This record gives sequence, C-alpha cells and structure tokens, in this order.
Amino acid sequence: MPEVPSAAATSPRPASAAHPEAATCAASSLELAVSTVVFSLRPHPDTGELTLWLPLVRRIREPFHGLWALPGGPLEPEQDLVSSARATLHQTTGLAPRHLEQLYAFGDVDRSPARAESDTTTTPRVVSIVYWALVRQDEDAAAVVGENVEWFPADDIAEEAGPLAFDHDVILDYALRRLRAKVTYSPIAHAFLPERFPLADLRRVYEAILGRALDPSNFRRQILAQGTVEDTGERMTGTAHRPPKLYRSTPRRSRYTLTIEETS
Amino acid sequence: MPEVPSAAATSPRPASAAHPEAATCAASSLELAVSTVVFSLRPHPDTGELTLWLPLVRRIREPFHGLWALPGGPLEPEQDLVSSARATLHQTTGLAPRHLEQLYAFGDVDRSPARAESDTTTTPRVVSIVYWALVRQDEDAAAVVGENVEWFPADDIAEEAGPLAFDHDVILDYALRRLRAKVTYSPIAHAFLPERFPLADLRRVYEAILGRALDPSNFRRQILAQGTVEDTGERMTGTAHRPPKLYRSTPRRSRYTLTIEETS
DNA sequence: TCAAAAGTGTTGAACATACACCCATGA
DNA sequence: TCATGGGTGTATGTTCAACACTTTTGA
Repeated sequence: MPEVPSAAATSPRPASAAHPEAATCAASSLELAVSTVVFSLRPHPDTGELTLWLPLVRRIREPFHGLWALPGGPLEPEQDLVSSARATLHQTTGLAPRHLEQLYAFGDVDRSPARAESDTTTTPRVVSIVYWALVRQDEDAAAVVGENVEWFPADDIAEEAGPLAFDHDVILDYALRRLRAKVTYSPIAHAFLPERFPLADLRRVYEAILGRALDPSNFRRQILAQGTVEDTGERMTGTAHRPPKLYRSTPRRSRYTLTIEETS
Repeated sequence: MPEVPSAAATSPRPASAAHPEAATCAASSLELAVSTVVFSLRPHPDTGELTLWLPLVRRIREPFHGLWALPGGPLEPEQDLVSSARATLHQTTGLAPRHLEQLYAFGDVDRSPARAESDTTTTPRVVSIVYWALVRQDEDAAAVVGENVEWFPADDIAEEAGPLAFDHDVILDYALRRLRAKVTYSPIAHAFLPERFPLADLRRVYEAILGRALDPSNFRRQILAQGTVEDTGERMTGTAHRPPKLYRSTPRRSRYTLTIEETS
C-alpha cells in the first residue's frame, strides 16, 4: 500500500483553500469506531503449549449478524481514542490493560465486503481505529467473560471462528505480524508477566509469540544485556529443581513513545 | 501512552450489547481529517548540505487563523484514507507520491490547545489520521507551490514557522523520528531517488536523513548485501572523476505492508 | 544418586568498523 | 600529471548461535 502510487496526476490546483482539520460528517454516512485486538497467553487445548488467545464478540445485528468480530464500539465525541479502547477491553475481559498501543486506522471505502455490493445508504462507511492490548498472565485467570464473548487461539481463528465480520481477518493478521515483529526489538513481552518472574517464564512468552524454541542460555544473556530486567534478589521456591532467581522488568522511562512500526 | 493504564476498574458489565463498527457522528461535533507530512530533500540555504524539507499551509480561518499547519483536509465519505492523503499531496506540491504510508491517528479530546479552554460547541473535536510521503528528488524540482503554501527545512520549523496549529508540532516531531528510525531497517530512502542513481547519491540521502556522515565503502557493502538495489550495467557520464555505476532499486514484492513502526 | 532445570563458559562463524590503497575520469 | 570521488581489500573487534559443562534443588 505505501510504495508505488497510481501515476494519476491531474492538473495541480493551487491549494489556496487548503484547509486541514475540518471534516464534519453530519450530513453523510461516515462513522468512526475503535476496536481492540486483545492478546493473552494460555495453553493450547490440543498441544498444551502456550499460545496466543484473543476474545471475539458475536455480532447481534446487521451487517454481519451472527459472525464473530473484534471487540469495539463507536467513538464518543468526548472520549479519547485510548479511553475508548480501554473501555472496550474492560467490557470484554473485565481487566485494565497492561499494554495498550495503537495499531492502525482502517478506512478503505470498500473495507467491509458486504458494502461493496450493497446499497451505500444502508451500510454506512466506517473508519476503524484499531488498538492492540496485552493481558498479564496472572490477571488472565481473573478475566470475566460477557455474553456473546468467546476466546479463541489466535492461530485457529480461521477454522473455529469462520470468516470474521468486516475486514477483521485482515486486521487480525496484521496485529499478529506486528506483535511478532515488535517482540524482537522491544521489551513488550514483559507485559504478559506478573510483577516478579523467573527468566524461563519470559523465555516461554517469547517462544509462544514467535512459535519456536529459543536457546535458554543465549536468551538469558541477551535479556540481561539489554537491561530490561533487574534482579530482585529473591528466588522462587517449591520447584523440583534448582530454584530460579526472580526478576522484575526495569521501569521504562516513559519516552514519548507513540508507537514504532516494523513489518519487513 | 501505551504502558501503564489508569487502574480504574469499575464493575465489568457483560458485553452483551458490544457492538463494534457503528458510530454515527451525525448529532455530535466529531470530525475526521486526513493530514500528510510531505518530506523532500533539498540543500539547506545556510550550510548547503542536503536536508529534509516539508511544505506547510497557512490557515486562512479559525481556529489558529494565520498559523502554519500540515497540509490536509476533511475526509470525504466516498474517499479512501490513502486517496485523501494523495489528493492533499497533489494539491500542495502538484506531485504524485512515490512513498505514502500511514503514520498515526491523533484523536485526544484536548489535542488542539485552543479547544482545551474554549467552548466545545464552537471548536469541534477532530480526529486526524496522519500520513507521511516522500518526494522523489528529480520530481521535486517540478513541484508546484500553491497560494498560502511554503516549504521549510524540517529542523528549522520551530524558529521559522513558529508554533504550528493544533498539535502539529507533536505530529511533525513524531514523523521525523519515525523516518529516521525506519531508514535504518527498511529501504525507504530509495523513494527519494530517481529511477537510476549512483550509490553515492543513495548515501547522501541516508546522510541527510540521519544527519551524520557514513563511510562510503562500508555503506556500499551494506546496501549491496541487503540486495535492495541492482546494477543497471550503465554508468553516469560527464563527471570530473571515475564514472560511477548506475543502480536501480529492486522491485519490492508488494508484501502486504500496511506499515511497521519503530521508535527505539 | 538421579532427574531436571538453572546458570556459566567456550568456540567458531558472521558481521561491522576503520582505514589503506587502487582505479578512471576531466581538466 | 593531478585532483577527485568511485570502488576494492584487509585487519580488528563485536555480536551471536551452538553446545559442553557445572550447580542446585526435590524426589
């Protein structure tokens, strides 16, 4: 989508009236919604291995009545984008997010397949701003699930939840790639873990997200080298082996991070 | 913004009516605009060194009448987000973009400083979806500038264009960091160059964006190693020295790249 | 004492940086 | 021939994957 434009170049009008920040949609059918992809880690029902799960909401009206969709809702005029995403997450899981980040704004005119063929007056054009959130492993157990809400393993969505409503398949695919890319250059994986944790748990989080095994010794060195965790001095007890040290993630200096992308 | 939520957790309502993709703003003052940060490379007027420039548009009405702002405009109900950004770019420069990518959606309730203090009925709440574009060096010369449009060196905006309208200072700062980060792991720099170019030109683009000199020999090796350019077999003529080979950037397999972020 | 996972050390390959040096052209 | 930037080669240091090996607990 970025590269190569349509070479269509009509005559350049002088932008005398160029006038940013002013689009009233009062008269037209243009709507603004905020959706959230909520990731959590749970054992896979078949293999028992830790994998990504996420909640979907069954649509109870047209369009796409009966299909599964990402949780979300309309943006209230007096509500920030993040607040809206946070509220959505609270409604579907009962939890407050540990990590909440903007993913992308989806706004193609034909983004909901139904709309392409149908009357545009019945199906309004919707611009969605999508966030993604990570749920802490220890809190996940306390998550509450509402009516018409169900959790699915991320990689089984296609089979188990059929095609999703709107273009949410595309969005979900993008969110997954984004998470997997970001985990390699940013310490977001920590957001899945409790206050204190052994390094092996952190490694298991990485393995679950990336879907492959990591060398324990090299992993340890890399994490310690990047300085995103610090030793608490405590150790875990009651294990059937040498008790591991407990670490906590070093407080990130909140450097104005809006986001940073990466797909490659 | 991502990390640490407000721990505010009221009682979780079951999301029985959770209903994504439906926000009519007909009755409220909520507007949707698309703005674009347009980057081009030109010599700096003082030092003569190649630096980033971008066009700003002077506002001709309230709010922020008289101040400089990012080019942009309201989103038409039947227009894609990218199309809107593309149109904006065409209006301000007369050009078709070589690289166009979504940056971020800015939608805080109080994002335009004026609004914070003023009556909310007079200053509507605006959600802006911001794109960034790169202009090819050879096309830049042919750029047309409209009325109330002026180009500035990116690093001199604060002094020369004063504080920008809305929160466009923040947006611009973010766009610059994003560009500088992305150039290190993605071949976007090529988008500034013509069809065929010597490697030294590509190096100068990198140097301009990063603001520091790069070792020519190592740069060559890195670029050739990553396989983003290919030898055309031709050479540039008319130079006062050994004629350099001409390269072209290898066609990127258009892998569904929405975006990928990166800050640090 | 054995199994299992924590944790340390070592080695070799791949890559990056710095810089010496040769090449091809116009003037 | 010389000045200039294009282009190649090489030495040194750093990072990283693989894996052998030691440590510490519960059973």
